[in-house]
Amino acid sequence: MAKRSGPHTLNQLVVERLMHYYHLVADQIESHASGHVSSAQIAQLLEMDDTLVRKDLAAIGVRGRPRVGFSTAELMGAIRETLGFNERYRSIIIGAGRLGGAIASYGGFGKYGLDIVALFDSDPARVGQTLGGVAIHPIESLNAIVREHRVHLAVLTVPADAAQGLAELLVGAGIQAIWNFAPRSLVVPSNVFVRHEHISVGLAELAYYLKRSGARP
Amino acid sequence: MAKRSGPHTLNQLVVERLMHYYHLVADQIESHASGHVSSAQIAQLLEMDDTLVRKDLAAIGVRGRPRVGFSTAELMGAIRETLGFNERYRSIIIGAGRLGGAIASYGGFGKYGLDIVALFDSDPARVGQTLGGVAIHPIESLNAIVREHRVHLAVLTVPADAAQGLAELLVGAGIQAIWNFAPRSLVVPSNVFVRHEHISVGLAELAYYLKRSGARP
DNA sequence: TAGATTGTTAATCGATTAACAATC
DNA sequence: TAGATTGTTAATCGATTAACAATC
Repeated sequence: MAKRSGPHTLNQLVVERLMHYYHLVADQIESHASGHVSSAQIAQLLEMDDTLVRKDLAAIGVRGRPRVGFSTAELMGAIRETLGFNERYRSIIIGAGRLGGAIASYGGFGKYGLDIVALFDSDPARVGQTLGGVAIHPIESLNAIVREHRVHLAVLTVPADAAQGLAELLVGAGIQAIWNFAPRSLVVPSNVFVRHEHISVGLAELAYYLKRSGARP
Repeated sequence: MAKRSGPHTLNQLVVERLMHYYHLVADQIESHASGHVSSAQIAQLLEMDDTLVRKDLAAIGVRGRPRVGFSTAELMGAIRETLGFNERYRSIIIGAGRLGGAIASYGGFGKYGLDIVALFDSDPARVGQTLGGVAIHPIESLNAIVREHRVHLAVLTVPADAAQGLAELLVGAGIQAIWNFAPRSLVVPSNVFVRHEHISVGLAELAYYLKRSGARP
């Protein structure tokens, strides 16, 4: 039943590397280049093996030219298309605190296909205000707004204790994917996709580094 | 030259899994338990193989008892000790915007050994204010405060364009580790440890899921 | 005791890297 | 052309899982 040609499913490691290639080429290479980049250039900057770069690009159908490399435009276009950046997906942010506000006002997610259409907060004092140009609504309006805007994704930026309850409201409202910034695991039906940003895992790595490096506490 | 006993260096995957065990046992198991947890319990909740849990715990010197499992207190203590949560490391936050403010006022990092001693911002209107009980200083005070408090870690929460320049100031001030939330790679000397939180990599995974799931944009 | 669970070695699996012919 | 670089197969490496004796 699998399709014969084209990538069928990329694993998470490949998706992450593609995103790194995309950033790298967008930020550091495209501007001052001949319009082409070699796998060795990318590999050196990302401290990886060039064969792996070629394999990843082959997996999404990007063909290079011997002695020339890969077209940066084609490479970026293929990554955008593969990862879905050319679609428009609508999202809401649950929790209009500092973190929710930071995400709402960042403005950098639009280029990855994400439109933020509403914020929600349980604090009546915040309802009616705007953050980053996005209006703050009461939780009671969740179902109506999700239906009206056909929202795909919810960004969860609430305290740990509130996370599971709100996740259940989101599932009830028909949300298909949750980007969870709350430091708490969520239990949701298997048809709902959850990406949990474990910020404190990064802190663990730093603490471990400091301890091992002999930093004097 | 390597020490004979005890873990010498854990790789990043192990460190991350240890943090997941720690969270799981702290949040979901310790409270309603006999004081013990089996590798199979942990493995089931984290959707992994129980052998791997035992191997990770063995690597940090935690011994279990057949038919009983692992002492939750001993397990958590060993993880805390291994990852350095029992030390006190001092940090500063560069960028007192919404994200920096969210981190300063979160208050949940103290239990991992991290004390936030100062915020910095280039906006004179913010200097002198406090966020989460932490005072905001001008960048000019960086060297003095780093020296005075013997700061180990800097959390970088500034716009992409400002990140590299500030990273260089941090290196100059003697910072040993940078937790980078700016969406830009940093170039620093090899003796400075950088953990880059690539938030948009998470977005890439979500966008790819939505595209593949057939969500109508 | 019987049997649940650990601890550890061996086997497997999957991801990365090496090798090298093809190509422009 | 010569040679830099791709594309791809084979080899390697490291992480995970299976197997199972030890143990409480």
